[in-house]
Amino acid sequence: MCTTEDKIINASIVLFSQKGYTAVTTMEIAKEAGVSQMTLFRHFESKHNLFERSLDKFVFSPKFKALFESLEWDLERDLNKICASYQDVLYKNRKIILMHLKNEELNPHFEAVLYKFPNEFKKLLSRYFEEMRNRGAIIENPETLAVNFLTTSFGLFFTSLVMNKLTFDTDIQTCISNYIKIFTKGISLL
Amino acid sequence: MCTTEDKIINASIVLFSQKGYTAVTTMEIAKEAGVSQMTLFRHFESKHNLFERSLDKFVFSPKFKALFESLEWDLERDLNKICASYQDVLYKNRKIILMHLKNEELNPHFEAVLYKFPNEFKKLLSRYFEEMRNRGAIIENPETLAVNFLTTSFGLFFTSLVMNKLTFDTDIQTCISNYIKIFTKGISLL
DNA sequence: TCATCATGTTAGTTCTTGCTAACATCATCT
DNA sequence: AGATGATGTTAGCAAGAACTAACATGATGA
Repeated sequence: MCTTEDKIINASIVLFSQKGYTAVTTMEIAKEAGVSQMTLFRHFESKHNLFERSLDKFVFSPKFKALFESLEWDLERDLNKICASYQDVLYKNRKIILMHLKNEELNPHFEAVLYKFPNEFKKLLSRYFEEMRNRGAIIENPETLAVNFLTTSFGLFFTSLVMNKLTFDTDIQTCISNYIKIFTKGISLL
Repeated sequence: MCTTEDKIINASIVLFSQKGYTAVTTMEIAKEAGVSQMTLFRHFESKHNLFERSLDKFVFSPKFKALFESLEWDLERDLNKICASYQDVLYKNRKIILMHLKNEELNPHFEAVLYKFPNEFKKLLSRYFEEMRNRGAIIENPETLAVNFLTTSFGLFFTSLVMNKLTFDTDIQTCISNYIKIFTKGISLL
């Protein structure tokens, strides 16, 4: 948190993701950012412009390359790494994701950006499973496995993010490692 | 679609779930319902009242009893049934769920209603897994398994609901049955 | 010291929207 | 036919929110 613009953008992300675009006023954002409303309008000409610039600014990309290189062709260990990396991106982008969910109709062009990651992860994972199949470690269809794995990861993430009132006492980390254990066993040849 | 009130409530659910409470105007709802704005206010005194009555009206409960009685202690078959039932409730309540997601701050009391189902499902599933463990079919912790299973089911549901722009060509039904196959194998004693 | 620049303050304009009042229309029931 | 009740129409009020203009303040740097 540094420049005035950053303060405003941070505040807007927090509020937009909490309440949605229309429900938030520029006055609220200014107050949250600790500046005057006038300053907000001087930096971003309009509320909508602020919204768009907030979206543009805060998108974190996964470190695909590092992830790729760290794989060791041990199913459970690799899946743990991949999942951790995916959870990491999702978590870092959680506010943006919520913001997007609550304001879908306002930024159709933004979907492409947001959905780039799952799609890239899917490609990566498919290739990984395919190679594992070639090595004789598994038999199932690589693409199906990839979609399954990513969807589950997303389910775990989203559940822990939004449904915090559920009386699920198991925490997400435990859930994830359990899931991977089961998944690994479920797809391995014995 | 029958009485005037129903028409209005239906329209409000559609719009609230699409755009969120604040972004929808009473005029829009009236138009969508095919009535005049005045009629809307005559039936529901305020926009917020309409919102609350919409929430109250459209909550579908799962048929727990029928589900319970249909179980046959065959892991894969039972899980398919349980998952199908869960997906069914989720799907029937999809608009309400979206509506809730986009308007969290407006109806805190409603969370309890929405989260009743996952919690009941979890109890049911935990008991089921416990019994299966007693029968020697599995060894893992029943509660953990239940949470895993439900979270995944929710992930599959939500992905297919919201992320329809993902280039995941595998459809949800295939995903679900694949997942259950893997899950069953993953937790079974061999 | 003085000019510059970012910010705050205040007042105000305009548009939207929730909501009401008053009257008109029209179908139904007695 | 006439009363009743549900709905439509039109006009309008009150509040809020986006956004602007004009001026004040206060820090920074030449």
